[in-house]
Amino acid sequence: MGTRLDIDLDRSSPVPLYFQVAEQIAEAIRKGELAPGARLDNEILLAERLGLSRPTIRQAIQYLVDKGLLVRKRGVGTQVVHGQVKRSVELTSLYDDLRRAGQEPTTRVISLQPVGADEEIAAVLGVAAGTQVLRLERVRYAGGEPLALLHNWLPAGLGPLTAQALEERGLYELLRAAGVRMRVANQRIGARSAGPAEARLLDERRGAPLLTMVRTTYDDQGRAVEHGSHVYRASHYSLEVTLIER
Amino acid sequence: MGTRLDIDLDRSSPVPLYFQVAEQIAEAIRKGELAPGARLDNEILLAERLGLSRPTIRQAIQYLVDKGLLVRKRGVGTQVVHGQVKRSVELTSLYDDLRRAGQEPTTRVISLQPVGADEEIAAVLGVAAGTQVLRLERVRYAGGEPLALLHNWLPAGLGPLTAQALEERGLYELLRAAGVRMRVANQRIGARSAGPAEARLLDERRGAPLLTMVRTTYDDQGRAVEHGSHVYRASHYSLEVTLIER
DNA sequence: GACATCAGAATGTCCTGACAAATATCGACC
DNA sequence: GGTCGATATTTGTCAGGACATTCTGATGTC
Repeated sequence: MGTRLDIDLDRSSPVPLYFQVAEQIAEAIRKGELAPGARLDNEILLAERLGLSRPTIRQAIQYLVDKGLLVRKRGVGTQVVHGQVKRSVELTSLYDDLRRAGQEPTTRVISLQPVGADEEIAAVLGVAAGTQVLRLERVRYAGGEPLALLHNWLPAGLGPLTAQALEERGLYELLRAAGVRMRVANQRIGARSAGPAEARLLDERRGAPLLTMVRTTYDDQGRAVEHGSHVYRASHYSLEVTLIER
Repeated sequence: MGTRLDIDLDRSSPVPLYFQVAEQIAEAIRKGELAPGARLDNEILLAERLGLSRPTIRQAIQYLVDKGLLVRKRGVGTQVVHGQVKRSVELTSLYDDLRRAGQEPTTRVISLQPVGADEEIAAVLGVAAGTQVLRLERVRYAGGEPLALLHNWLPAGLGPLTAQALEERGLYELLRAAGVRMRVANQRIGARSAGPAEARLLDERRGAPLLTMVRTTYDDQGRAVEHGSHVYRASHYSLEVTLIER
């Protein structure tokens, strides 16, 4: 037996019935009339009381489930969710994200070679200037279209990174396979216009807007394991994030 | 007429039929058999071809809509989405960030007025089209320089928002003071070139790269409390985030 | 070329109905 | 008190149906 709900339906309203039900349940939750953990009447009882069909009630409930306000369980019932759970943000790579999004990412390695670290790269990787680090330049394609130009610098010795492996798998996947435990990354997101060389590589016009991301990734010992500077075609790429209040 | 899909159904499988349909459509999208923008067969045709009911087909499609793979429009049809990728970071406001960074943020309110919500704004704010919402246009300065042009839409009645208050405090600060408990926001980050009007307001040249952020913020009851469309001078602004491995 | 109208296409909403599956409860038995 | 089977409860899945609403394209008129 759930908490008694007062729900008014206006069948002359353009607002769909399922939505009216959902909004009034949400309002009852907001006002505390439905406390966290409280059970709602079962679907059939709710439908009868409101003079609606069960699919309509289920649609209203599903809407609130999607919003994170309700949780349902077969044989048990529908319940008001206990408060929001705090989450940390997730460190992923473009390659992982593209695959998860159902786009076929492919990669062309432009160059992969050891170089002496200049002052800036040495600072972010935590090595002495002049130290040999690995410099990587790639173009990332999605659905056959160039999407991003990726420059990465990595300390030497992290694993056998070859051009072929990098064309078949994402960088982070290879690092993980080599035992690197990436834990945290700092990233700066910005925008600028494309220069001639990168415009050519990305099949864009000069001056086209590019979304830029510069990132330094650290392992579980706090050591920098990768520094990346990526540019994305703004016409083909945007970043969607979910922000959470701490 | 949509793209031809090959879908095999196994009615002896414990996997629900709607789920089998959804997974095979997702697979076709991932393999490129359904390209971004491709139209699916209409619901009734799909149902007939697969020997399923329309509600079952609709449930499969809704599942993929929720996953961000498909988009539907009444009278038009169902289409494969141009894919997006997601990452999570902390919810803050530009004003908060600038103050924390020691730059003196100031704000000029260009306009603040109630307007009838168009279809798009109504959809993101969860209100009926035509409902009065508050539309806000501001320029944000940092260190005396224009930095960002901010458009915001808010449901009516969230609190006494005046132009003067908005020039003295950040929007999120005012909303919090009014008792709005912002918890989650979805944000899309992109880039484009400046048009003439915004170039003028931002003291930029036409065509200069702008960092764009479109955000919808929800309170602890899952209600949309703000929709913002912001553009930032890329020459003066970048976003820094910390990413964490799960 | 602009505008209005209309028909067709497709999704959105709501309804009735039935059976399956997961979980909780209850009573019998040891 | 613990175990087990039966039963009740509730959601999950699927089917069929109808009407409403939105959008698009074609057509006609000016």
